[in-house]
Amino acid sequence: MTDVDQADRFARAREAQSVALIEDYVEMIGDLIAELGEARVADIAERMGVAQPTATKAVSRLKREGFATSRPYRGVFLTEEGAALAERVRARHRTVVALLRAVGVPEEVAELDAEGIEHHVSEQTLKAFERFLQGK
Amino acid sequence: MTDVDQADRFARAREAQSVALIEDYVEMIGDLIAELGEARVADIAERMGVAQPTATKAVSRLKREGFATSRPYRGVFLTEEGAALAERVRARHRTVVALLRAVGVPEEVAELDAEGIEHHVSEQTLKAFERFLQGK
DNA sequence: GATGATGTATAGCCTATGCTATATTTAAAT
DNA sequence: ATTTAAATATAGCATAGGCTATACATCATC
Repeated sequence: MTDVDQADRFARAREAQSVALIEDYVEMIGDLIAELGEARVADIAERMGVAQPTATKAVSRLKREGFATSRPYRGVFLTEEGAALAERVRARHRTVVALLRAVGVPEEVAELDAEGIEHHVSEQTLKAFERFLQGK
Repeated sequence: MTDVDQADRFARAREAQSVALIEDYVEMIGDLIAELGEARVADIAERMGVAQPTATKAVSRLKREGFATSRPYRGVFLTEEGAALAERVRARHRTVVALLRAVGVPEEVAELDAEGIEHHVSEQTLKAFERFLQGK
């Protein structure tokens, strides 16, 4: 492993982090729409455990990046791209939790840790997890 | 799972993130000291893949939080606490990589993903990983 | 249809991380 | 010993996420 490689790894981890919040919000908005028909900023804020203006700001970013749409004082909805991302994130989350459970992590802990881990699981690792789970 | 639980999970992931950079820098400084006898800011910056002032700022934070010491224009060293943290982080990294390899993740990818994943692996999950690896 | 409660947006602030440009110190070389 | 090169520090800026306080819309209720 050379220095450059290591720097690249950190850069990758930083990049993943910047995507993580987007993924969390998109998934949560997807959940709320599924449950309630729409996602209100107040509900998003409560579930994310942040203040309402923080959720508003996050929604602005989602809109700016093409994952969500909304009109002032109205609910938030996902674009096609946003809905697809939400589905990918949800599936990945399930797989990560299942993998953790499969190697002996208690359910409660698996859910907790998966929330942070999932954003750093690459496509290749995800595929490996799936193969491992099938092989069991 | 209630809303409060979910908000807590996100809060936990955010907290983990704030610790992640500290862990990365501390581990890297430990590596440099082991290899070169001291950790120079320029080396830290290069390996972390950031600009030199960014590394300087990070070192300031490490000092402020009691993990490192340094004098102006001189190398950076770890406190006892910093060295202990570095060792814990290094051990956890090894375990995470081993676990990924054990479930079929290719070596290269395992190293890449571990860099991000490791910061979100709790003590309990780490223990489960170790048990799983021993049982193989 | 006015009013009050609720929900959303905006303003302004803080901290953290990143950057570039530049000053300063140290160390090396002539 | 000076001068120059290299390393480090500092200044100043940007973005992102968090917060509180407050303004503004919407909606329900009377």
